Amino acid sequence: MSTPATAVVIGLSAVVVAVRDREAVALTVRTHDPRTGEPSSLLGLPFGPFDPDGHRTFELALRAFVTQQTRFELGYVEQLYTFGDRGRDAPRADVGAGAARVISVGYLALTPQAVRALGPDTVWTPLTRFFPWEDWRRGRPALIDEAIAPRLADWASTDERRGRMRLLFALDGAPWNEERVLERYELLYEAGLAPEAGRDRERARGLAGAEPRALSPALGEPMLSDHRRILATGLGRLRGKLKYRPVAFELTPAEFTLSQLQRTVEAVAGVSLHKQNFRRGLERTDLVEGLGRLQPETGGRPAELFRFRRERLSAGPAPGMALPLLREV
Amino acid sequence: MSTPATAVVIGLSAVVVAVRDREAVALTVRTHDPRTGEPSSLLGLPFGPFDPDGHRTFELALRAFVTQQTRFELGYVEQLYTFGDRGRDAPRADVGAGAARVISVGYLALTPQAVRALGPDTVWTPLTRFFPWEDWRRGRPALIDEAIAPRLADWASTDERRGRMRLLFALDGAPWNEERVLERYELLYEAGLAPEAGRDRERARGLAGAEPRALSPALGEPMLSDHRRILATGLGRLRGKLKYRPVAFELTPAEFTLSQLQRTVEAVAGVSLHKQNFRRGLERTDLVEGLGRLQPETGGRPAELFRFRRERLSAGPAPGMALPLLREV
DNA sequence: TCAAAAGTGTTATCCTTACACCCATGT
DNA sequence: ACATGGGTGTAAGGATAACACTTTTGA
Repeated sequence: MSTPATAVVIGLSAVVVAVRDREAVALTVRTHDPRTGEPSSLLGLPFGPFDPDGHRTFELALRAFVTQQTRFELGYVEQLYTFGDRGRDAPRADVGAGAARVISVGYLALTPQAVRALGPDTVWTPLTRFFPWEDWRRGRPALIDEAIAPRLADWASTDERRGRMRLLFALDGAPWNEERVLERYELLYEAGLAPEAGRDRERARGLAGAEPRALSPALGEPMLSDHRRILATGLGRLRGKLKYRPVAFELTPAEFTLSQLQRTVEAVAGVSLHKQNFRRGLERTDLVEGLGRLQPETGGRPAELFRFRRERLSAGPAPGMALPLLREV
Repeated sequence: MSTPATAVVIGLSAVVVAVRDREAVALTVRTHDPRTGEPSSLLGLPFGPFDPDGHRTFELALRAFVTQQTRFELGYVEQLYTFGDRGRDAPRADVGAGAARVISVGYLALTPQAVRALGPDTVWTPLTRFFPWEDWRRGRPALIDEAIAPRLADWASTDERRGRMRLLFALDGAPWNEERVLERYELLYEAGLAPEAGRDRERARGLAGAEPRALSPALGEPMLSDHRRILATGLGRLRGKLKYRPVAFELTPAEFTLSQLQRTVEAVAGVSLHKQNFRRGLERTDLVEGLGRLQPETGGRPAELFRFRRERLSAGPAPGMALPLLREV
């Protein structure tokens, strides 16, 4: 019998997104140190190993263990990306005879209801805690000019780096592109401004499983393993997809007002939209149907209730939302 | 020592696309039966196992073994999807002590030059051989109404199935959507019209490694393992990406005429485009620069040579091509 | 001189963006 | 009555889609 050198373990991670109040939140899990049993300070994504004997497909496996881990049933699910870089993965797990390399397959899941029975240690966490520079709804975040730009200054030693930095963080006049969440996170990681980078470096030097050192003040809360990277991938994908597929309706209840829908889209996209142009765009798509009933609880004039014409999904390739930006204040 | 039940093996597959003459072609490998050494009648994609000890990232691994297997160096590369369904994968490989489940990570690669030194058993194959219904440049393929529609007739026993069939294959008046390559292939697979489906079923019944039975006449040439599925994923992704990222230039030489560029886009998208509107769209993007020099070898009036302004990639999020359809003939 | 391919003008229509204004309810 | 959010009209500018036509070469 030959000795299999290093085994491969496939880890499945889920970015489960909902909108609560006016915030995009993700399902997160508080972890416990496997040695001491102490709760870790780091949050992680719902995560589980793929069992090549038991699981017929990745998606079924993912649904099963997210439900088991968080008592939460997934609705819309799509595969994001498979991460395999050495040094960015979870610490090598011990499996059977020896160490294993962990490959993570990330999934994006959407749900209209953030509030449901959750398992212990499962919490909804606002995405702004992990990516505070991604919310432009109340204008340009001060963090960018006050913390990010200055601390990137000495990393930005070449034209190429200065160019990327300018473009991704909308410095001196460059336009903000809300979709490039992953690239922004990766730039910060590369520049050493994500605590995960220091941790990964230390692990590479042999300090097994070191927790991230606090850089003061951290640019966004770090997560376990490569989960913040997967989360960034998910948010970026979702922001992009909003524009060309009707995924926003996976985040809203069955009946909603147009303002509610707009606020949901704004929470995810992290930008403010022009009310009337948003509505005109919606109308053009013919994705939505007025119900003739009103919702009185608005604080002002009652709003008409609408529903998503889900039947149109089977009737052709349905488009997404127009994102008519509101002029910067 | 615990007995690891079934091991996991990661396979990397590459969809390497180029345009030659006026046809989209993919790099394929002629395989030999591992038992008899006989050449198989089936083509496969360049494919190799991922080595968790040797390979730092998937992409590096992919580049390495494609070069080694085909003597071909990849340029543009992106990850497509990770396939893990049981029953659709390669037959369980024998690895070390026992059987292993094969997970395939598919990649898309683009190259401007189809003609280069290739390894033995490596050939460029036109995509229309695998997907003859995907080329609408000379109008609606007769195959659809003459072979596909009638042979789907008794599979289409429900409204849902009839609807999908109508939509995906543009039956009675539905518009053709060139991007949905994978869904079309999967529909044919589901309906049993892809020889791979019969093979997978037989394997499930225990007839190990059976080759696909000839259904007369086959709807597109089958491929090894799940490679036609990966190829369909790649072509669909590429057709979509053409429209919002400047990937067409990864398929053209450094200098090209606008007609050459248009023919390249047409070959990939499988549709004919309106010349002037295509050019106007290009002009708007500012992605291309006239060189003032002419190419005399056109068979008619000489055409101006252009180049892709690649520097614009670092200067912002560059758009793709407009695909102004030529009215159906 | 004619075929073949390159390259241009022009229009109706639709979509986007940007303005400013009115409506219905609760306090 | 007034604050709060819901909901509408209109017009300029740009993009698209559909016309048909001129130009320059090689055979």
